[in-house]
Amino acid sequence: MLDKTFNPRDVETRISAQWRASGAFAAGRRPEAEPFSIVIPPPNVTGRLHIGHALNNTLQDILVRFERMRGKDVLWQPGTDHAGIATQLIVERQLAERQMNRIGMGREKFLEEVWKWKAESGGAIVEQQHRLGASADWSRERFTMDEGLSRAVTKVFVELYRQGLIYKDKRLVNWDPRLQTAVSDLEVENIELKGHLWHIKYPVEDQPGVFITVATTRPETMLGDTAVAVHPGDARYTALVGHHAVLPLTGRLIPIIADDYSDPEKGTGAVKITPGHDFNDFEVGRRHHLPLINILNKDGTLNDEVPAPYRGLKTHVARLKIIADLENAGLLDKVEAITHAVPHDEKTKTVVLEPFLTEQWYLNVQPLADKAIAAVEKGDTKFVPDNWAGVYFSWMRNIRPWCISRQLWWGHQIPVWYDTDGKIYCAETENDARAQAGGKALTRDEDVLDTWFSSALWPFSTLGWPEKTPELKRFYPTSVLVTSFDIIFFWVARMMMMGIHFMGEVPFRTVIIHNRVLDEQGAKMSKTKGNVVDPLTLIDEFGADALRFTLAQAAGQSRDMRIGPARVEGGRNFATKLWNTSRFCEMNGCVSVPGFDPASVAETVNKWIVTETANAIGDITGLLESFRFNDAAGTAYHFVYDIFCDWYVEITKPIFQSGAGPAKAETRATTAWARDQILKLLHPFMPFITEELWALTSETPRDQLLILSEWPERIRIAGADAATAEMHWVIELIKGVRSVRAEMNVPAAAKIPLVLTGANRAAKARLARNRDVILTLARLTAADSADAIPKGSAQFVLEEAVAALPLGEVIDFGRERTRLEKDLRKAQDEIARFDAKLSNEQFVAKAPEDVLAEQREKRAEASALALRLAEAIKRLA
RNA sequence: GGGCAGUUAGCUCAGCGGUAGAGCGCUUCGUUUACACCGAAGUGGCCGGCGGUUCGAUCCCGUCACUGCCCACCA
Repeated sequence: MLDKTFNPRDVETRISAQWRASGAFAAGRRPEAEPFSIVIPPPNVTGRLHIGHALNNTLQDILVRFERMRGKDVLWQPGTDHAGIATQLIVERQLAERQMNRIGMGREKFLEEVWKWKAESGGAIVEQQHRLGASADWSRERFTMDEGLSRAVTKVFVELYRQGLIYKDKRLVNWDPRLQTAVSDLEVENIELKGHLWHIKYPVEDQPGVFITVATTRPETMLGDTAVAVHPGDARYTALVGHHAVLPLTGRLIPIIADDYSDPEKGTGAVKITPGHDFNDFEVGRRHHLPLINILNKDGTLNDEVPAPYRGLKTHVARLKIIADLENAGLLDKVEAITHAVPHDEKTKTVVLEPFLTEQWYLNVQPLADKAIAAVEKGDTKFVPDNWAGVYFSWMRNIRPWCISRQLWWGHQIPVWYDTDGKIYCAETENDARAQAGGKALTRDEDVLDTWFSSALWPFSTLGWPEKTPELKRFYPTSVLVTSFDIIFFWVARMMMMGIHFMGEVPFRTVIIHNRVLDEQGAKMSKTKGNVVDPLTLIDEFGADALRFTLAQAAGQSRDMRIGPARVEGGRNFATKLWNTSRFCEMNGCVSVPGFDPASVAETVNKWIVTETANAIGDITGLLESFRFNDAAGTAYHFVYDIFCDWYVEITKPIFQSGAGPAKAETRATTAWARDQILKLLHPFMPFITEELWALTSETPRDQLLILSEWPERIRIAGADAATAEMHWVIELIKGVRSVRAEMNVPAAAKIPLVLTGANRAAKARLARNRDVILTLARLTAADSADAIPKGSAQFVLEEAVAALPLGEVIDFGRERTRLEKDLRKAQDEIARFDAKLSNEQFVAKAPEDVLAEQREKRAEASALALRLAEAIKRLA
C-alpha cells in the first residue's frame, strides 16, 4: 500500500543513487541507435545552482530523458567552467579578509589558493545538479582547465596564431582599474547615470580674448588632449583651423584641426581630442597623426604625464579638482546636467571602466564570423524561437576583433614565450618554444585567456579533441544546445565560429533559447537585491519534481518567467495528485496486465480513456519534438488532472464498487495501463516520483528502471469516435446535474456517475441535452435520501425520471425562473448572432462548407433551446 | 539613435482567423473509502488605442501609446 503522501526528500536521494549505480545515463549504451547529444552550458565550478541553472538543466533533462526513452543513444555532456574573472575575484576577496593579496603572495601561491578553493567548493554545483535529477553522463564530467581541455585550448591558440588570426596589437581597450585587466567589449555594461556636461574654454594661441569652447563629460581627460577638432564645414570655426589652442592647466599647445568626426550640432561644435582615452578620439588621432598621451596608471590614478597637483588622484577626484581650478581660472563656460551612459564592469557594476592604451592579444574573428553567419543562413543551425537568429546576425555582422588576453592569473596562460629581444615564440609546449628559439632564454607571456575562449571549444573539447575519439565522431555535431539569450554573443556565437573553423561543421543543429527567470515581482534576481530564489530551498520544501514541472510549465517561448514558492506549490500539488491517483489505482486492484492490448477494450469508458491517452501521447510527443516545453507540460497536466482524475477515475468508481465481472476486470487493466502511460509521459518532467510509482504500483517485472523503459506509442482503436462522443454527452449530463444541485443547495445523494454503465445510449444522449430532465433528476435525488437510491441504480432513476415526470411539474423552484429567463436571453442573443452571420451574403458565399454547416447547426440548437426555455417559463407562470 | 519582445480575467501567463483559456486569488457549497497539497458550482475580459485586409480579427497588416530588454563611439 502506498503511503498517504509522497515524501520527496527520502525518495529523491534513494532514486538518485539508484540511477547513478545503474549506469543508465551513460552514453554509448546503444551503439546501433541514433545518437542524440547535448553539451551542458558549464556553470562556474565554484558557483552555486541558481534558478536559471535549474530551468536550463531541467529543459535539457527533459529532452535527454525523452530521447533516451525513445531509444536514442544519448550523451548529455556535463562539466564546469573555471570562470576566470568571477573565481579570481572571489579568491582575492577571501585573501583580503585574511589581510593578504595576490601580488604579495605571487602567481604560483595564488593559483594554489584558487585550486584549493575549487577543490573546496567545486563539487557543490554538481551535487546540486544531481538533486535536480539531471541525468547527464557524469562519468564524462569535464572542467575547462582539465588537462585535456587545456591542451585543446593551447592547440587552438597556436593554430590560430599560425594562421595569422591571432595577433598582438597596441590599442585602446576597456580597462578595469580595480582588477587591472583588459575586458572585451561584451563585458562592458553601459549604465545610464546622471552627470554633467562641462563647457570648457580653451584660449587660442596668440589671440588674446579668443577662446574655443569644448564640451565634455570627463573633464579630467583634458590633461591628455592633443587636439581640438571642428567640422570642416563649420563656419564658426574655419578661421581657427590650423591655429593652436593653449590647453588649460598644462599650457601645452594643441592644434585645432578639421575632421568630420566633429558634429556641429552637438555640444559646442568643437570637440576635444584625447586619443589615449577615448575610442573615437583614438581614430581621429590616427588620421591626423596626433601624439597620444596616456595619463592613467593601471589602477586608474593619474600618472606623471599630468601636472604635479593631479598626480596620483583617482579620476573622479581629479575631476573635481580640475573643475574647481578651471572655474578659478575663469575657463569654465557653463555646466549642463545630463544623463549619459557610463561604462561599468559587468560583474559588480561598480567599477567605471576606462579606455586605456595597452598591448593585448586579439583574435581576428571576421573570417570565422562570415562562415558562422552563413551556417545559420543556410539552416545548418537553427534558433528556437527563430527571432534570436536576428540577434545573432546583427552582432555577427558587426563583429570586431576579440580581445582575448586578460591580465589575470586564473585561466589558461597564453602559450607564447619571448626571448630577451622580445621576439615571439608561440608553441604548444615550452620545449617546443625553446626549440624554436634555438635555446635562448625565454620568458612566458604572463597573461591568460578570456574564459570564453575555452568555453568556445566546449562542444568538441569535451569530446576529446584534438584526439580523434569515437565520441567526437559519434556525437559531434551535437543535436541541441539549450541556453539563455544573454550568452548568445559570449558563448553561442563563439562556439559557432570555433566549431566551424576547427571541426568543419557547426557545433549544434538547434539552439534553444529559453527565457530568463525573474522573481515573483518580476525583478531581475541579484544578490545585492537579496531576491534570489534558491532552487535548493524550493527543492527542500516542495521536491525536485515540483520545481522541475513548474519550470517546464513556465518555459514560454520568448519571455521572462516569474518563479517563486507560490508557483512551485502548484507543482507540488500536481505531484501529490499523481501520487494519490496511483494510490486509488492500487486500492482498486489495478495492476498492469502483461500483454494488455488497449485497442481491445469493449467498455465505452475504457475506449474513451484509451483514446484520450493516445491523444495525449501524440500531442506530448509532438510538442517535445518541437521543444514546446510549456505546452507539453500543460497538455500532460490537463490530461492527468482533468481527464484521468476528474472524469475517468470518478466514472469508474461505480464499476469498481460493483461485484466481479468482465467490465470490472477490463477496467482494472485499462486503468493500470493508462496509469503506466501517464508515468512514462511524465517521467521526463518528474523523474523521481514517476520512477518511484513505477516501482511500487505494478506487478510486471520492475527490475528495469522507468528511465530505461520505452516512450509510449500512440494507439488507435476501433469505435474511438463514438465512445468519445458518448462520453462527452455523459460528462455534460453529469455537469448539468451537479450544477443544478449546487444551485438548489441539494446535498449530494445519488451517485450520478452510475448512469454510465447502462445500455440505452440514445436515451442518455437525449438526457444530456435536456436541461429540464436534469432538473427533474436533481429534484428526485434531492427528495430521496441516499439510501432510497441503491448504489448502482442511478440508471434506473434517470430513466424513471424521463418517463414519469412531465416537464412543467418539476420546475417549481422560485429561483429557477430568473435563471431560465437569463438563459433564454442568452439563447436569443446567440440566435441573433448566428442569424446575422447566416444572412450575410458574403459569408454564405465564401465561408467553407463545414463552417457554414456548423453555424447552422449551432443556430438550430440555440433556437431549440430557446423554445424549450420559453415553454418552461410559460409553464412556471 | 537602431533593433527585438510585450500589452488578454484581481495577479502570473497560455492561445494567435470561426461564439475568450489555465493556474493562483475571490464567492458559495461539500469531509460519499485516491487526494483538504481535496472535490463541486460560481464570480470575473470592449484580448492597449485608432485605422485597414477579410464574409468574419484577440489572432494578419499599418499606425500610435505605454512597458521591458538588447545593441550603438558620442562630446
